[in-house]
Amino acid sequence: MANYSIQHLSKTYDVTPRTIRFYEDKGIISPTRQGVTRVFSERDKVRLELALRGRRLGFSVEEIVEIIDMYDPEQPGDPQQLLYLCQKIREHRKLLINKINDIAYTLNLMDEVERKAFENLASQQKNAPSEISTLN
Amino acid sequence: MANYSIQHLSKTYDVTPRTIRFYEDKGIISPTRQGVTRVFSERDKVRLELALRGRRLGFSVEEIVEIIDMYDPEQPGDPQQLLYLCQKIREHRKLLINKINDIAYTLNLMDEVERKAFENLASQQKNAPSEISTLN
DNA sequence: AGTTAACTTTACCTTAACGTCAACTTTGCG
DNA sequence: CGCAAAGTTGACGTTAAGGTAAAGTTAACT
Repeated sequence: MANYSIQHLSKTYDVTPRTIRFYEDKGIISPTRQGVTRVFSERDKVRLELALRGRRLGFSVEEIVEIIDMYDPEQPGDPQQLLYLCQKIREHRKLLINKINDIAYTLNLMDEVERKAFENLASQQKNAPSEISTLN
Repeated sequence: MANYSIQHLSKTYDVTPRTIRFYEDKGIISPTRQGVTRVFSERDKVRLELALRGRRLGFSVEEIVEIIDMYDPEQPGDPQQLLYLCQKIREHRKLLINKINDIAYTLNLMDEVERKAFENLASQQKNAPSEISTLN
């Protein structure tokens, strides 16, 4: 089982050690210690990845903790818990799909703005074939 | 041209008046005044929508301001500016596409977790056909 | 005219998510 | 051994994004 140093993870994911320690404090990762130095397991690495993904999507650390804990391989077999899990998944899925819609909308807007800019440029190109584009 | 009150916008988009005033302070919207009371134009409304979309996607107000100002219909015809605009659009598009990837990854993970949960439930259903599911 | 409700400004408060700094240990190495 | 580099804890600082409370103004009703 591969182990990782704080520096390694820090560089790999381009975050500061402080952020990693902060996430440990919040319970997202739980590195073991060699003496006093943190040692990160594969599981820690995966959970850090998940956390950063959540961060990029605009979730708070609190939400991230909830989500990650749910998706942990060590699920409790309790049917009550499993149903709750499925419920939560449906909620989160909705949130994510809403985000996709927001993104789609924004991408369309971008395309439109870009197209207009090109049109604008093209028409200007016509009117000023030389470098001198200012009339009068 | 329709005008809107702060209350109307507040209720329509489910944000507090404070947030709307805050966004005005940041230059996202610029309502006119009737006496001292804010009056919001269609343009303000659209820009507020854009801002909230950006917020849902995890952008900071600073980033939102930059983005919204770019997409404003009143583009400067200056070719220099237009090229800069297209450059910026490409950057933002990349960001958004990265977010889509993050979402896709997460949705896949969710599907997998859900599937496992169902399997888990199904197997338990087999072992305990009656309400008494605890053995011994 | 009086008062109630909505709106305003000003100003300070709060919370999340780290940054930064100081004061240690610990560890590798020349 | 000596010391520099990397790691640690603890504590306080900072910034963004609003919340909240006080004190005043305006509009609308009765």
